[in-house]
Amino acid sequence: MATKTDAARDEGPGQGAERISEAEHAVMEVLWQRSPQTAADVCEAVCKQRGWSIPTVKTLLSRLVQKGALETQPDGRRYLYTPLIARSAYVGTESKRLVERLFGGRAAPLFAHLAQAEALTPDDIAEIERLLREMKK
Amino acid sequence: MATKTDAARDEGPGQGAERISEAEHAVMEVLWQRSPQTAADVCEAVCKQRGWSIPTVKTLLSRLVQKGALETQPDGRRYLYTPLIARSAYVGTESKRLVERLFGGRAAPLFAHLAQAEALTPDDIAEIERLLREMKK
DNA sequence: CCATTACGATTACGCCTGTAATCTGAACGC
DNA sequence: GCGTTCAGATTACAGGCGTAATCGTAATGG
Repeated sequence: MATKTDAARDEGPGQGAERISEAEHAVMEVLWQRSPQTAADVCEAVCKQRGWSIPTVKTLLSRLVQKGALETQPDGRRYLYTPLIARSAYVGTESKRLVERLFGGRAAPLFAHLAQAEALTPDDIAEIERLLREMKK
Repeated sequence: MATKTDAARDEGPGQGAERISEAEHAVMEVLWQRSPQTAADVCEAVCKQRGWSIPTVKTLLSRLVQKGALETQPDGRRYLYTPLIARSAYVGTESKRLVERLFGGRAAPLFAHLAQAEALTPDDIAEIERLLREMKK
């Protein structure tokens, strides 16, 4: 029985760790798409888009390693970086955090809000209906 | 001292302004629930819960005023604070930001994720079905 | 071998955030 | 009137974040 106040450095495999910032998240996305990759590879994928230079990417990579979100594997004189936390875990944590903060933990109000804000495309709606039907089974 | 701090950016009326932090958001919630209120009132509502002291609340209130999220109205020697941005606008902005960042702007994947993570209660599901039926009309 | 590269590591630095303490001035009790 | 009190305003300060330059060092091309 794990006391939930165990906030030390325990890295259970799979789920989120230290709280990933926005810039860091951009780096994670690249590695979730393909891994392992070198710092240069990652930069290739995001530097243009975000206006970053290589040192920035390296800093973010280091911080992510420190936070336990990435793992390094030496490859000659450089590292290959691989995610240690799954994208789905991250996404789940973040989604839950938002629902918690803004909608009292209830998902329906979120949905209502999206609907009302016309943030739902017909495709979204169709897909959601499909998912609902599937859940019913 | 001409360090060219960013120029003041003008605020259109109604929607989100300067980016409200987590602690600031807690303060906003209190004022969204009832307003106007004094700093002491707000503290009454959150200080215990968050372990804050009055100065903390005042700092947050000031920052929110600076950010254009609150408005003050003098009442004797103190202020009454009132939200300038609507909760729905804030919630909309934040929701959209998340959907954008994590789900490529598509709401269906968010829903799928919540469903899969069992973050949807039967009530949620019923409510969502109701909303869907309503949208169809 | 040696100069150049190509890496990661270390350091930098200003802004934002969380969390307050202190200052200043007006109102109130006496 | 005058000190106490209670507001807001000002200042503080550490840690995180965004963004990077610089340092130290190992591999590499001659």
